Amino acid sequence: MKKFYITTAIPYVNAAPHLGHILEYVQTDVIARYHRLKEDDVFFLTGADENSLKNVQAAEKLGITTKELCNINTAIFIEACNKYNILYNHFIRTSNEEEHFPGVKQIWNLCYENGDIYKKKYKGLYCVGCECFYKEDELEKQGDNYICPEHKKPVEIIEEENYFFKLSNYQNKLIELIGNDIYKIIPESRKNEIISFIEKGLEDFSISRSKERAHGWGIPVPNDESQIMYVWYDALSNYLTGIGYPNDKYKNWWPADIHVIGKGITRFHAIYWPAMLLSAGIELPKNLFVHGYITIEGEKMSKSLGNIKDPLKLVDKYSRDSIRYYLLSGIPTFLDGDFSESRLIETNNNELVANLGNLVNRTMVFANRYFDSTIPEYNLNEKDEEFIKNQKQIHKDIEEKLNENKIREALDKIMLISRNSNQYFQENEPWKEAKENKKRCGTIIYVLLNQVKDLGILIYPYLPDAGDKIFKQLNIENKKWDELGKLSLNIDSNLGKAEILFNKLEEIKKDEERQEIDLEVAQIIEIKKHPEADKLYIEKLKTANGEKTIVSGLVDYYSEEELLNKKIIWVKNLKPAKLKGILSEGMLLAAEDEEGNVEVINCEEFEIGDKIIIQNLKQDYKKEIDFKEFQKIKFKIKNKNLFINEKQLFIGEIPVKTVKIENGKVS
RNA sequence: AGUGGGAUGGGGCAGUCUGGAGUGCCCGCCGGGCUCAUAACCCGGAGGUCGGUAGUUCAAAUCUACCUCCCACUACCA
Repeated sequence: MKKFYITTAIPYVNAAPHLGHILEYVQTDVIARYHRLKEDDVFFLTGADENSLKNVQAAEKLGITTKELCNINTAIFIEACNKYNILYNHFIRTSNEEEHFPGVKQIWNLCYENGDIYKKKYKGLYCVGCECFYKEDELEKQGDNYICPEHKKPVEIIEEENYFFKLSNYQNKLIELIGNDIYKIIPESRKNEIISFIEKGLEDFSISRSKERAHGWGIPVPNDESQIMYVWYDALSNYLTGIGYPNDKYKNWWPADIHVIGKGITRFHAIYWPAMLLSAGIELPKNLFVHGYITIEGEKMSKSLGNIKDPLKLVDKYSRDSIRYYLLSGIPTFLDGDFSESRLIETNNNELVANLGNLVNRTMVFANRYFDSTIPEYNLNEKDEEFIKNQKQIHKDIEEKLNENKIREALDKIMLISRNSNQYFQENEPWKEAKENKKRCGTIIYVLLNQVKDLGILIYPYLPDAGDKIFKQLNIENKKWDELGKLSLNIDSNLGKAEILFNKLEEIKKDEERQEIDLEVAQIIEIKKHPEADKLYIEKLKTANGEKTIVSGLVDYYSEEELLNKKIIWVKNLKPAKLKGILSEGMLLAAEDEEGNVEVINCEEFEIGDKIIIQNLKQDYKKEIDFKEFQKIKFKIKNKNLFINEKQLFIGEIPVKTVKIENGKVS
């Protein structure tokens, strides 16, 4: 029996899981379940990274202890795993002092003894959110401060004496190991990325911090209580401590066959981790599987449906098999992909229900009815043999793809098996043979029942619930991979009852069209130049709801005098945003033609507070429209009239008009 | 503007690493068949110079260079 050790990354637990975590769990689960079917001795490790400073900060905000926060959030991650049917062998928590700490300290000591850990004074720009140091050119400058591009917060200048790891020692060794696939990074584009990064030169990295900076949370450095280990040093070690390290039993599983991670943490896994292991004299893992990120279709969708981003709510709404299927078939295995609820429904109905579910159902119902729920005798003809041979060839393809971890490609082929079976059903017309030639009919159904059995095996890693249901209907134990393609169902044994595998889902109705943007007449009562920006004015508006401040980039087009006291169209429900330090509560509408002429749309003849509306459309203003959504709204000027999505805008019965600009856009 | 990802019959996507007749999947359209099945299934058809240009090659959707357009994150666009 071959051992197979697979891991997921361990996420920070400062917040609840999102769909990206689920993608990683599900992908890992498919690979693990596949290897279990092949009767490998599988160990699937997942867990939670609890020693991060982010956790400390999140807990402080909530006014609870870090331990309490970890307990709460880790429980949610475990619940998510259960709800999505993730069959892991162990869930490691890195704050567990008995399980995790000794192994990490052991790895530290081995690196230390090998001369790769040394003390150095370090001064640098540090982002608390990222928990890492940045170089100046990696940051945005704002006044005298440097801003973290990820967190939009000023970084801190920190100077202290830390322990460092001699990463520079391993540069050539890493290029050799990764370049020759000894430590194989998949897909290859990620491998190339990493190699070119290493070739630029590796710098030693800090692997500890002062106890104060770590708020006393984390793993103390051996023989130096004043220092806490860098969270990545400790987190990466989970792959060893999770299987018992430093106890020798870890050797039952190590080296890891596959680490599954997201693209954002490739560097840690492709460079730091193997270097640490080389230094400690521990064997390297064999494969690093890097998946992409998920985007959620349109801000609009997630807002109007509210719950779509929360995987726990999603799985209450749809079956876990439907979501698993979408994640595995609709998202490229190694690239970024998009999640959309309407496509989830479409995929469920067209592929799961109509293809796989229908095949299983029609076969079972047929056997139930015409053969009294027993498995009929068979006598294959040439065409049957050919069909079966062809299917077996596809089984081989699937196995090959799965051995290369090409999860989506394998799934496509599995659905082909089902489609072919539907075709076989259709062409052989057993419903006719049932009356004319019962023996032939029996053969057809026997072949089909075996296809159903094969599909039970094939689909099980992807959709375990569906796999279980298939075997339950066939009234047999779940079968292993080696039974694939065999006509192994026992003649005359009893079948179970046909049962629906996947429920059909209702299509989402397209939202009725409505006007979501709230436009109102307001008057500029004060105007001055933005002290820190060349192109921006700061204007005070008199509105029906009192005075508001907005910022506009009109310096190049209008003088202050020209704008003062003008009545303009104000976007009332635009999400306020800071522009160069000044909070802008909305914006005014200005038209622009192709020559670059700009005209602020003027509303002199109207009253402050008048609404600008699309006639015959329901005015259903959103609370807030963020700028991205606003940009998607298609404003247009046509023959001096203002339109949104080809629908004209009015104030009462009077159309909104420009003076100079005939045709153009509005922003 | 910077970085990343795209551009493949009407829509949505695979295929591109490892070049070999435009192959495939889901939807839509047209025509036919079937009635075992969750109005499901099956067959046939229309529809594409695989974003553009130049190159490498016996052979390019696939490799190389340049260009155009879209999307995402970022930026004195509010």
